[in-house]
Amino acid sequence: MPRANEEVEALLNEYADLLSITGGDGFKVRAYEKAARAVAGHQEDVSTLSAKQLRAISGVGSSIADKIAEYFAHGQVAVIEEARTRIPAGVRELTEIPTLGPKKAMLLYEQLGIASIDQLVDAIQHERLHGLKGFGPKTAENILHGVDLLRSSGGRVLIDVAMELAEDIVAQLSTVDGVERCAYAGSLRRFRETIGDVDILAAAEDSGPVMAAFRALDLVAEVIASGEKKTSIRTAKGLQVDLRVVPLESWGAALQYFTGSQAHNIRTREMAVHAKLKLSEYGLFEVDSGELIVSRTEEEVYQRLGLPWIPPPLREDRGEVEAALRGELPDLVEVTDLRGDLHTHTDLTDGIASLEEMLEAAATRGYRYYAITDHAPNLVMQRMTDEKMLAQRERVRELDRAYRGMRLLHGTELNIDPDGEVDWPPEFLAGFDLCVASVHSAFTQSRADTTRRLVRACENPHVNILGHLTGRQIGHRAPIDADFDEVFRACARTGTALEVNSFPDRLDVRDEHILHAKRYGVKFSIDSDAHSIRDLAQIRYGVGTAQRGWLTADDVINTWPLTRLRKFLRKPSARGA
DNA sequence: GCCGTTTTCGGCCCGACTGTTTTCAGTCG
Repeated sequence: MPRANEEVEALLNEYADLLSITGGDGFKVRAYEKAARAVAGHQEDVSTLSAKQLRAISGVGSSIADKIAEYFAHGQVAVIEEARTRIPAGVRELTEIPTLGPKKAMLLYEQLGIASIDQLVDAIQHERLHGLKGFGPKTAENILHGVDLLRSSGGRVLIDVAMELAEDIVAQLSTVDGVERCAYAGSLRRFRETIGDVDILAAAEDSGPVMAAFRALDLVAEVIASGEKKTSIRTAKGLQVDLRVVPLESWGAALQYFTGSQAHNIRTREMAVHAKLKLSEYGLFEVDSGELIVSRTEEEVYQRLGLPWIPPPLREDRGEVEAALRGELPDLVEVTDLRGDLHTHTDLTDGIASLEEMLEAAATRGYRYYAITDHAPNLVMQRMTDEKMLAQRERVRELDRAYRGMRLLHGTELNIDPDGEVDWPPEFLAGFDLCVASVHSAFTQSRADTTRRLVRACENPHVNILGHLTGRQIGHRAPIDADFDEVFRACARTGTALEVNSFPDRLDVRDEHILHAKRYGVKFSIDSDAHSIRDLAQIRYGVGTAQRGWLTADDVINTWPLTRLRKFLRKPSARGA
């Protein structure tokens, strides 16, 4: 997303928070939140748009358009500055505490002058909340607990952690008597890169036994809430898991509802309202008669709203409803479309499995081709040499004759140095079937230098794929700063594919970059970057990320037949050389 | 504050659970 759009998104969300804290009209609050989402999802840089062009964005009217224009003209917005002076930043911070929302935060500030989490904790410990309306002993306890959670975890976990937990829970609950269906939903089903809590849905006539089984799971550290229809628990690692139980007749509507996103659900429910229907997790109902229309499958629910079934990774209110109405939903790439993996390692460098072991595991996955791409010598710690690389190539050629049905490609993962140069001279690079090139150091260069560095790598006639473009490690290392539009244009111009790296702490490039790059005509390679046999299976997270970026099989070079792939790997700039 | 094959005014998605309540507000998703 353009940086300006990100700034405006944050500004509008902040103002929405400030309005809700001051008790402003809830619909007005939602209008600002909706506008924030609309700006974030808008492809053009909003700082370059006139007020009239801004108003053309759905959800942005004249008032918000004027505020955005004011922001870019003066660096601030008067009414937002004014709201900031009335509500200290610490009061907004209070609403980050679970169970403490805008109303309670404002009451604490008005009655007791509390304007930070520290002050709130201090007030509770000194029993200064006594007699404050709505703050009984249980509320105080919940707030302290919420502060602990906030300080310890920050909340979200990587997708593989959540996925393994969810699959374990679904497997266990599926065996409970009376459970007719069980599945995970929520952001996990949409393949978001990090997960705040896990949503599990079960279908059963009597919810009692499955709720009891859920509370009794070994992984439960704390039961947060438990009722007839919904139970929430927290695991020892601090991850919240919600279980909802519905009758089987409601399965489709419930799955649609609990998959979200919230913004997508608002869109679908609005469509229902316009059709004189009411959509809830229990089904699609006729408003006048209250009669149930459909709810058994998601397909039925969407169909009755006049839509085709929308794949979960698209359900972010990023234009999927409009595309569905036009009949232009993309036919998303699937794991089964992949014919091979183009970025993998062995124990010749930092992998932990041998070449033979990795190939055996790859063949089991049914791949038609497979590339070995160990590190090149400039990552000195990997101790690569020309001789070792050539010996590996010879071994790969031998094994290639032995494997029926899976062709082996010999490649390497080059290191893009701060100037955009890579490890070997052109003559040596020409001997590889393909080259991935990635940034492994100097992550804090200036934006201009980084951009030049990446464009230069694209222009190298032997570089076929840019590996983990931004270098980010979720929760640990920030992405490099570059003019990515410039890089995407260079990728498209030079025939360099952009990697979707499937490692759960990378997922690099991410969904928003994919959406942008695709518009420039960039092609992608979904790779495992496997360093072990187990890592090969992580490719499903890369595929999920690619789906969130609206990619079809045709956008992804490792779904192509080998002949088409080989043609792509011979870059225009290398032909005839 | 936004928006319009019902509308330029009057709507705006819907339900579960908790805590502090004598019937419901606040929070969450």
